Amino acid sequence: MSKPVRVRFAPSPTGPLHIGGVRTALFNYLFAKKHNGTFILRIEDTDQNRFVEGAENYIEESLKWCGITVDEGVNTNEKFGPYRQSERKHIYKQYAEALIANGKAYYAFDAAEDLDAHRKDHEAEGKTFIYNWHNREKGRLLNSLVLSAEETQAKLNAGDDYVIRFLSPQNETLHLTDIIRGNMTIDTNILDDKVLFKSDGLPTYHLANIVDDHLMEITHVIRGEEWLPSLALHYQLYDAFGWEKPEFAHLPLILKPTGKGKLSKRDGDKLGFPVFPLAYKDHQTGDVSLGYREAGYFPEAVVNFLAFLGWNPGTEQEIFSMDELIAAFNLNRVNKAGARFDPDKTKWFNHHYMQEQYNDDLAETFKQIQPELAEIDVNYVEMVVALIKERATFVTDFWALSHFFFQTPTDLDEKAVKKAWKEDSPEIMTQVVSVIDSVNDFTVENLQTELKGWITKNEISFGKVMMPLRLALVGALQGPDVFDIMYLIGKDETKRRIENLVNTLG
RNA sequence: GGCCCGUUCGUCUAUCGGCUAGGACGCAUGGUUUUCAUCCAUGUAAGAGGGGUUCGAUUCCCCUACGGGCUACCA
Repeated sequence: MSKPVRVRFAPSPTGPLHIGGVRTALFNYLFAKKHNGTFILRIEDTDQNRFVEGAENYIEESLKWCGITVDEGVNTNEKFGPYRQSERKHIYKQYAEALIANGKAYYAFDAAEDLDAHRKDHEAEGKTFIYNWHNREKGRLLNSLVLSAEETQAKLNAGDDYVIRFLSPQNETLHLTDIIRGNMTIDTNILDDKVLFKSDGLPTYHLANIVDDHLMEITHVIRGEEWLPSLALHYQLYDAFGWEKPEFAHLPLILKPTGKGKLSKRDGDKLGFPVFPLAYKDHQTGDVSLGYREAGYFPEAVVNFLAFLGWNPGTEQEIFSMDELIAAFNLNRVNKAGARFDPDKTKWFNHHYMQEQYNDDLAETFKQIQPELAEIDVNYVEMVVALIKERATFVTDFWALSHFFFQTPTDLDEKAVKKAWKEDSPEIMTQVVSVIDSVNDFTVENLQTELKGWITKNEISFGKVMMPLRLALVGALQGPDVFDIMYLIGKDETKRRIENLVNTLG
């Protein structure tokens, strides 16, 4: 019997979570639920300089909106808490020191400026500066490897700034395994001695991550491909502590729709589609970025298309609910190559999920975003929604598709006039008014029977009646069935609109 | 520059050595809708290049090219 699955999503609260992050969270969640496991949210706020107020809350709200529920996290089943790394500060140092004690790490006192200078010097010579065995013996670096024990202790006693670096071994070949990528080998000679513990008293990602994953009993680390180069270090850290490693899966990156590179936070505003789940206001600059929720996307659609970015079920089914995704999900079916983000496909998903929404919910939303609807009865709005939603991708499309149900059209589409309004139109339309007037029980069915009967009886072509009629009702040659429109706006308004058009066009 | 990962229609992808290379988005055409949209049908278009291995390679191996990531006291 294998251990219960425990996975974590561990974002850094440095700003809004972008959809790449949401996808990482989603894959972790799907994997956890698939295996009846636990999904943990851990906040990795060890970089004090990049901390952004409100980001953590944004992350929680985003996951909630997507339907990704957190089993353990800040204020939620804090079994292994705290879940904010800044609050776990006291934990890390002892682990870093334990590594020094067993010779796997060392103190380094080099000033940041000195290291920069070394890097520049190397660059000038066409070489790459790596802080590892290459440089240890040269005497240019200041660390407990080149200093005597007394000198080191003296510096520590004097309160000098120091970091703790991992001592990466020479001439070893590491064998790494990733669920998605298979086996890889790494030569340790090219690895640098990464900082594990910073001079500000906080651990770096590498240390905090391994310590917390171990302490929180994480069984599977599912994260973005940008972490793949760190995997060698992380392997060595687990070994240095003598801990059992979790399994690793590195997800392919999400790339820009066009151009080069991975999808970035700026692409959305530049290309006109959201890259954030929720709208986000940057309190520094005041800039507001578009969010999927505010742009009118349904969470089901966002989840569905994110799931298909880098994963597929191996069948031809493309529409998946969260539960279906959980049932079908498998890390072995995650792709290796980065996936270009396709805004068109996301719209297609949204159009699909639009059809599955309840009309009363849509009517509510429509009323909320459309000031013109404030006084309109919600039941009427619901009837309109029922007629137009199949043509809409977003609720924000509704008004353009339905304004004539609520307001008498004021603009006339010129091309439509040319096509629909002929010399005999005024006379025909005048007669149509009386036909409509004669329908007492004003239903769609009666209207159809009466009007079509009248057209047939008088041997008029349907186009000569229906086209100008539509023009009168809508102001253009578009929209739902004319009989539905007439029924909804009512007899009086229908007559008025036809008479108006006859007066206007003569 | 160094290291690592990748490479099938324009895009997302299927294919676990036998391929007339399948699906979806997009696009185009036709049908339905006496409108427009939806919807339906059809079409469009692909395994980077070069070497191997093999009876047979999109599939396995190598090289090249290209793409991506990392290369901070950031995550």
